[in-house]
Amino acid sequence: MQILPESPLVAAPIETRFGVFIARFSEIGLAQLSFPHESQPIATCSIVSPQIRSWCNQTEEALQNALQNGSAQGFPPFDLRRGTEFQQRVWRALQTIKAGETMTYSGLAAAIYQPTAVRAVGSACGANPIPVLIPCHRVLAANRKIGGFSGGLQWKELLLEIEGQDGFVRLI
DNA sequence: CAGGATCTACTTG
DNA sequence: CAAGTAGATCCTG
Repeated sequence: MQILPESPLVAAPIETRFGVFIARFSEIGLAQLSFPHESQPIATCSIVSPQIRSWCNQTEEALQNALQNGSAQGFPPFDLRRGTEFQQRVWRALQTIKAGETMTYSGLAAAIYQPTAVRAVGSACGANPIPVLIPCHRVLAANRKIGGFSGGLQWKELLLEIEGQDGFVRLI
């Protein structure tokens, strides 16, 4: 079930103490956030609407805070149209997990009233287009193991550590 | 149709 | 305990 207008996105680099993240905006909000990558792509367009500039500032502010103490606030609107209905439900549920708290894949499945779709929930987490701000890193496996992370487990560990959750057991 | 960021129950060192 | 196995489950491309 895709509902995609497929509009072009405006990319903006965001410098943090952990590297340069890249945020991409559509006409209705932040659509994607990627972790620092080796390659330093991006043809930066300096002429963007004040609307996007504003969202960009909010994103930067929120990201900086998230990476500093885990307390992020003042988010720009999110454009999650890329996701299927199922994925959007999961991503919405993710946003209810507060910083410093933690959840399990099965708990999340139960939260969206599909207690048996545990595995599918894991996949949906992996498809989260806005990591960090949509806290998929706060989801651990039921056995107190860390589970996986598409951006690389190091990031998940780092984020959890920043939020004071370091009691989990590493999986591998 | 195969393949995941899972889970539970069970069996073995 | 830790580690490995089997089967159940269900969204995706």
